[in-house]
Amino acid sequence: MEPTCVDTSLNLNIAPSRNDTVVDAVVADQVLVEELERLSHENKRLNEKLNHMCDNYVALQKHLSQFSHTNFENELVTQSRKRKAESIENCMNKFGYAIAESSTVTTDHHEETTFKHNNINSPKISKVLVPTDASNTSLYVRDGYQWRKYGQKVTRDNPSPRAYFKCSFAPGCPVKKKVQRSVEDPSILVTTYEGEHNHPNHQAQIQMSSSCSNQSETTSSTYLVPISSPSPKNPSSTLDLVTQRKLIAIEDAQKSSLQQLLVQQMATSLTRDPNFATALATAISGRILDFEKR
DNA sequence: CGTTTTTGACCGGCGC
DNA sequence: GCGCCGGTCAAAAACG
Repeated sequence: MEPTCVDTSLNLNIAPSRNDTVVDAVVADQVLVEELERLSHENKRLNEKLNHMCDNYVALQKHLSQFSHTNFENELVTQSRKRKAESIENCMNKFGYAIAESSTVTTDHHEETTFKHNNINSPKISKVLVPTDASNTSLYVRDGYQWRKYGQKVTRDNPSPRAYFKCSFAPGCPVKKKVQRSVEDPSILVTTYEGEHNHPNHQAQIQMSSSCSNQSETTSSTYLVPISSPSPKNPSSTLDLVTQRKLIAIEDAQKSSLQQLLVQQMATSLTRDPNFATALATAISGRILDFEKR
């Protein structure tokens, strides 16, 4: 990104005068110009550094999302195996162990290859934990999209019902979501999204445009973390929640840095726009004239 | 009256 | 082949 440089050529090169104070002013002006140029170079250098860091950050973010996706895919792959070993798992859970979940936060080369194999032509699946009031029995999660409920089932591994939703915002949108209260922490709604929307998030866009600083509501509906502290009885759950919190922290950092980049870009484009400069100059001169008239 | 929700029925995959 | 289970369908009910 280009640095936002302020034009220092303010037509201050007043013709040499016999008056010494004018000469002093010109010298001081030159010193100031030099200082500004130095700062401008420093700004440019820092911007380059920042860009480099941003690039690295984006690359890391990519790796992280791929890593998370890998873990979740593996969880799905092992579901059939989980059923088979369910009796053992139930037994283990009584003693505070979790088999399948613990495997979701570890990875090795075998798992990566499994993911690559299973990822071919598979729809995009993401899992989101949404904190709600445990006493609230509704399975509705506000995420900016419009959903139509088409089914509800009580599954074997969880006494609370699972609700099935289809995206009804756009006709033909293939995205589905499943919402079910977590068996470990009833205050958390586990939302599973399948597929990708073929339309923008209208509600989120409205919220974005109305307020850039108040992101919590918009983003929280997309990737929320549970507010309640994880149960010490479930180490696997603790690990999951910690991972989720880390993801949120990274995402927030990304958003704030993105915002800064956007602001910088806007400032750059505005200062480069001759029309804007003219309009600004006109406005300022108008103000000055108004002030002088009083 | 159109849209959304509810809920029982149905279907297909999987394990035995 | 049978039963179990998760996912989906579709008719009826509810809602605005």
